[in-house]
Amino acid sequence: MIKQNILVAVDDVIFTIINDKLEVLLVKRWVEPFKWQWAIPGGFVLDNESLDEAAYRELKEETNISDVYLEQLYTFGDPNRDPRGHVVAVSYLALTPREKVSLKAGSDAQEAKFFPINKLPKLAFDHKDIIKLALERLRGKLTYSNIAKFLLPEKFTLTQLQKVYEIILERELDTRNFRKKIEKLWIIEPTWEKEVGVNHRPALLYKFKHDKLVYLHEFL
Amino acid sequence: MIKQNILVAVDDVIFTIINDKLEVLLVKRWVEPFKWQWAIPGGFVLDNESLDEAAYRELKEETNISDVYLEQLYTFGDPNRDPRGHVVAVSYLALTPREKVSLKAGSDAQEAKFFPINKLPKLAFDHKDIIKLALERLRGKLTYSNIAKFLLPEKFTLTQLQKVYEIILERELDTRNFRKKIEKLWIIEPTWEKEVGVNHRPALLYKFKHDKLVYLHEFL
DNA sequence: CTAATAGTGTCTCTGAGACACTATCTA
DNA sequence: TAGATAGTGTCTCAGAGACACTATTAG
Repeated sequence: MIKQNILVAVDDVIFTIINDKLEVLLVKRWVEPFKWQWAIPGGFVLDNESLDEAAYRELKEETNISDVYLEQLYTFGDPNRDPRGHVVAVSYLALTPREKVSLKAGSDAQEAKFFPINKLPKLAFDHKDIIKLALERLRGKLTYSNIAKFLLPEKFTLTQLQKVYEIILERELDTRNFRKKIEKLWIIEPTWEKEVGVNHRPALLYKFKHDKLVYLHEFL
Repeated sequence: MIKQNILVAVDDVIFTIINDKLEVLLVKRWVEPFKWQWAIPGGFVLDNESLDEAAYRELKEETNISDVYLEQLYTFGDPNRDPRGHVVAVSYLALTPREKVSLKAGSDAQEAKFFPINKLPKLAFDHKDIIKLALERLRGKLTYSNIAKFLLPEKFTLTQLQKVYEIILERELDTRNFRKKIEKLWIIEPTWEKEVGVNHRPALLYKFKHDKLVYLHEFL
């Protein structure tokens, strides 16, 4: 076998929606390089784990998570992207509803925080590019898959669903047209339960029909 | 720095159109594992080259190529995909027009051959999955980008262009509707030259307006 | 009954797809 | 002039988007 001087890492772009904003999880680095700068969570792949497993492990090291969607994004392999040497980084997009994620109180007191995607601090490595790519992927899939599912609680109102689309696409949508379209796509169904504890007409709660990611043209 | 027992390789799915069929380049392996089986071209990344460079280098080792489109596809990292050990493979999609590719007479007499994608032999590793993925990517991009450019010569007729779409999508298209659509997309322009040497009405030759890949919604 | 949000239908315009004939060139 | 392929227009139908009012609940 040949000898190679390259390391393999994974990096996770973890998105969630908090207070009507799309936010991404960043951790403050406490080792060189880029010490004290913010970065997306990540780390080296273990010898006998798959890339998906590594991405999931890194995610759990930063957050207590009960449910998450993970998808490989792109692999960055420029020999100069890490000053320590040649590190190939396999990036992942992770989505989770706000309710199902909480940050770990790190034993090493590592700081981790969600930042709105339009108020990011200076980032280590090429992590700014990675987040940009993740956002583009998410925007793209929003229109031809049920990916919004992974940012919402099990049961949700149509208004909540529409809001997810508006936040990510960064434009307002017409309520009537939005509902017509969603209905035809046939990806959600009513639970016949109603919202409780609101001081106005309560909305019907819906849920997604499919647990995993599905592409919409399979339905049409 | 940590110590890792993982190697990084690149694999190229090289598509071209030959005799109205989409074909992929395969090489016969002459070393273990999978000795004497067909595989897509690939190899280990060098310490100081980027992944794109490695993909391009592997491609040139098999073919004399004057022009090629290269795009990263997906990274496969299951620890068991290679019996020799943990090899992370970054796969690439490569497209080239038939005229611009010729196979090298390998000094080590390595056999390399184009196979129609629906008549593939048994393949080494997970290369069947990689080719499947490459084909899906190509099909997808066909409808929302000018990717067909990279399978055609500089100047081409509308019939040739339509044929590329029909071959890859595996269905016949209506000539009038196809032309209306292409015209509106505004991605090709007539050269005002005509086809020569045909025994029927010669067609106008067109060329793509853009040299690199462009996505269509940027135009609408 | 007021405040607040849920929920719904119609019209217009544009794009997709079905479909058949005339034009131009070579031999 | 025969053979072969290039090149073109219309109609219908479906989906997208603009747009405003009524329904239901809590307090």
